[in-house]
Amino acid sequence: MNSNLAFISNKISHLETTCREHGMPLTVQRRVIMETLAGRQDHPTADQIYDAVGERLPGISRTTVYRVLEAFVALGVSQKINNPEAKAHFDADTRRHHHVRCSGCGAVADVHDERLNGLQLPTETASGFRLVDYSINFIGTCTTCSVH
Amino acid sequence: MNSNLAFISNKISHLETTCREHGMPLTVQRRVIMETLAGRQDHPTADQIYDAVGERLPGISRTTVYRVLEAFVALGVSQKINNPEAKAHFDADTRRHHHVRCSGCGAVADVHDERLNGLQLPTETASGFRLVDYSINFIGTCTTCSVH
DNA sequence: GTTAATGCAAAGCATTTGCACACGT
DNA sequence: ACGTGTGCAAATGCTTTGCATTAAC
Repeated sequence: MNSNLAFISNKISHLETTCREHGMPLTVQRRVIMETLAGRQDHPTADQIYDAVGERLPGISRTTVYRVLEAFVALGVSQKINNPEAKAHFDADTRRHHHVRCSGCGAVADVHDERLNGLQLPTETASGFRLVDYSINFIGTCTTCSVH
Repeated sequence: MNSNLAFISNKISHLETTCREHGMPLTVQRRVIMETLAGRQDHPTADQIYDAVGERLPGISRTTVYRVLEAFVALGVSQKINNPEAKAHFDADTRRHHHVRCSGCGAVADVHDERLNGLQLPTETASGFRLVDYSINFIGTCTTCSVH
């Protein structure tokens, strides 16, 4: 997938810039973790990233993976995605987009649809919250689960 | 809040029916946990429910709270809500509605707006998921956090 | 009386912390 | 060289499991 390669190298450049701006060294670990996360569309957990990164950096520590992912979120170059499970899932794509979760197996995929951008939305709630951004969580059925 | 009392007793009746249908005894613990969860709008974690329930049922076990909440989800009388944290949050309201999370302090509130129901939505994604339902996660600022 | 739920203790995952050493700039 | 990041080991937090006891129907 060419567009994905472009996305990855884009994220890496962005990471270089951001690290420099914050006086943070761009370590091998950070680079590989970003490449790994940006190369996936399945919104992995920290441990899944750890497993995947381990193939390229056998000595890496789980602690580092957790710390780097948190750092990415703090820097705004990645995000944690909303999910009902008791573990964090990460996404290198920080642009507004949406997700489906399969009610059968829990698999998650992105949802892209023109109509979901520029929705007519409230800017304030009854409880006084100011609304800044949004993303939509769909519940659905993946191809595998809709077969049986 | 009268409407809230109505909501709670409604949830309890629903729970009675559902338990009967499934041959499950309606224990004191289940009743109190449902009353507690239905009486809150802050989408508590299992431990927060445990703390609250402990005031009415001092001997209750944390295990029971976890098991009962999972049972409620399986029965469809409660749901886990999507959130970026590494712990489960619960909601007794299973009707379609939406949430804001304060980017400052993490507080969550419900969002009700006519325009958010009956949105023009895709029914299928590029990846082949069939979309069945949705809820919107807003990011915003709560009254406390917008002050400073 | 049956059947299923609860409580306890212990185990199992997910995540974080403290500290010595190594690395990026 | 300096300052921050990494790895390790241990601690903490959240959730689940096995088993004997208790409660709901």
